[in-house]
Amino acid sequence: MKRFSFPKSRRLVTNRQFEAVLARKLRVSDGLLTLYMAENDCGYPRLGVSVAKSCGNAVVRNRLKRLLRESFRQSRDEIPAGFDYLLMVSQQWTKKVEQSAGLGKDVKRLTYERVRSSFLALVDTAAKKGAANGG
RNA sequence: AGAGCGGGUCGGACGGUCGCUCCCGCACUUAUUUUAAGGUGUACUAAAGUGAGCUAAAGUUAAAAGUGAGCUAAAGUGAAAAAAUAAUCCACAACUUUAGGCACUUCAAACUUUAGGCACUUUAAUAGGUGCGGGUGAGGAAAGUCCGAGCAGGACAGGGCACGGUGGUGGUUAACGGCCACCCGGGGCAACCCGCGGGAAAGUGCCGCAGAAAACACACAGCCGAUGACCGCUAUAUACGGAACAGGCAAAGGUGAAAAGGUGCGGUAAGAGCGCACCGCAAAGCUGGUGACAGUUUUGGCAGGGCAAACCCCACCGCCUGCAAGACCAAGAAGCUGGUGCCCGGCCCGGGCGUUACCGGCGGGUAGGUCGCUUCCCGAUUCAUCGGGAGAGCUAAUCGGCAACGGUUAGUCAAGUUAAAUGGCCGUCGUCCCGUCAUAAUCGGCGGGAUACAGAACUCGGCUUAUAGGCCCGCUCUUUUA
Repeated sequence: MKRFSFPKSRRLVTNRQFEAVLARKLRVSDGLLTLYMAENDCGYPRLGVSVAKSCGNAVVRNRLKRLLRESFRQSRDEIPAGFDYLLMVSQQWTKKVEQSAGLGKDVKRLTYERVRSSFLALVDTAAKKGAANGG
């Protein structure tokens, strides 16, 4: 298995998988992203992405999803395996952007590095929180 | 050169690196398939048969000749085998044959065949995974889902009414509410643009505010008051004057989108198509045009408000639901109730299905996968292939047509996802704008900014809307130069 590949088996595909992650209720968020985590039996991490219609039109949503996927793909070595991750754009960010200016422009300025650092920080706090709850 | 009109077209490019979708090839790997075939094994099963030893009898002892008794059963031949006469068949020596008995010993041991089962295995097919290599991947609007088709289901998709849509004329097309050409009305000096552009003389309905009045004009304010009546003066009056009772009028005023054609002259008590001229209108005729319509002549003093995007009338068109259509597989479920006819669901005709199974309603359950689906079909095969046919497919050229469009020829086949691929990062360049440096000016150098609208979801033909910045073609007007 190559290091950065991201085949279909590494994604959450069915509705049940999504519901399972949500049911675990391990949720953290910052001003940009919202992350749900749940343990799985696969031995490798899996990702689901959910971007609501309120984030913008189809082009904007596609760009957001690609950024989220990309940050997961290139962070595989830095996050704990054996978890399902469900990434969303947080409502805070959507509201803030709507008020300030045009949504499209802000999405365009939103860089990959910003998303990735936010994602890693969230994973860190979520893992701690999960450990505290579990043990 | 400036201002403008119409149409077409592009909608960033290249490289590096890490990924994604689908397809093809190779390798490895996992699983499934025995209603894909073969092989091996098997004390797995079933059926059928053989079967040693034993007993008895007969026969032969090189072949030939010959013999085949007895008991029982079967087959063949034949009319008959309770006819072994002929023919046929079979057996006959380190024994053979035939027949029989038995269940003593061995004994579901051994062998053969058939059928099935199981296991292993080879090949094959299918599916998944991994790796390597190769190919492939958003738009002019993919959007809105507004029209028109294909396709699918409703048994068939038929007729009428209802309902809905369209609405100048003629073409074009698979079809259209699209497109083209023309007509009419309006706008612009012009290129050109705009128009839901049938019928208000079939009927019904509505017409706010303003205004006297919004539709049998029944006239607010007003004008006249010739004629008749009244009053005054006078002479008793038909003369003169007054008032405005009867009566006449619709010109001027104001309201409005709209108030019984417009302008001028005549005419009158005042007025009026009352008369005349020109314009407008209507009817009839003639000419031109496929037609919408246009031109023209004659006649009529003049029809009669607006709204049909109110109902309606006329002509033409239209069954309904939509790929979440629909088909198959898997999984799952709990029934209850109503009807005897039910269905084509707005209704009728007409038709179809069924006769104890169907159908309707409520409730419950599943909501995963494959196909549809991305050019399709057929054949060949050396397998990223080749050939043929079909497609309202796409792109050129050419011919016909004012054009939309059509014919012919050649080339070409171009994403196929489904929590939804077509991307992330970096570099170089392009285009436009701003600042600055330099220059007579342009070109140019440096720095900064911008690079739109927008993401396929069954497929086509249109329409509409969004769009940074370009490029090309044709045309109009004004100015200057030649």
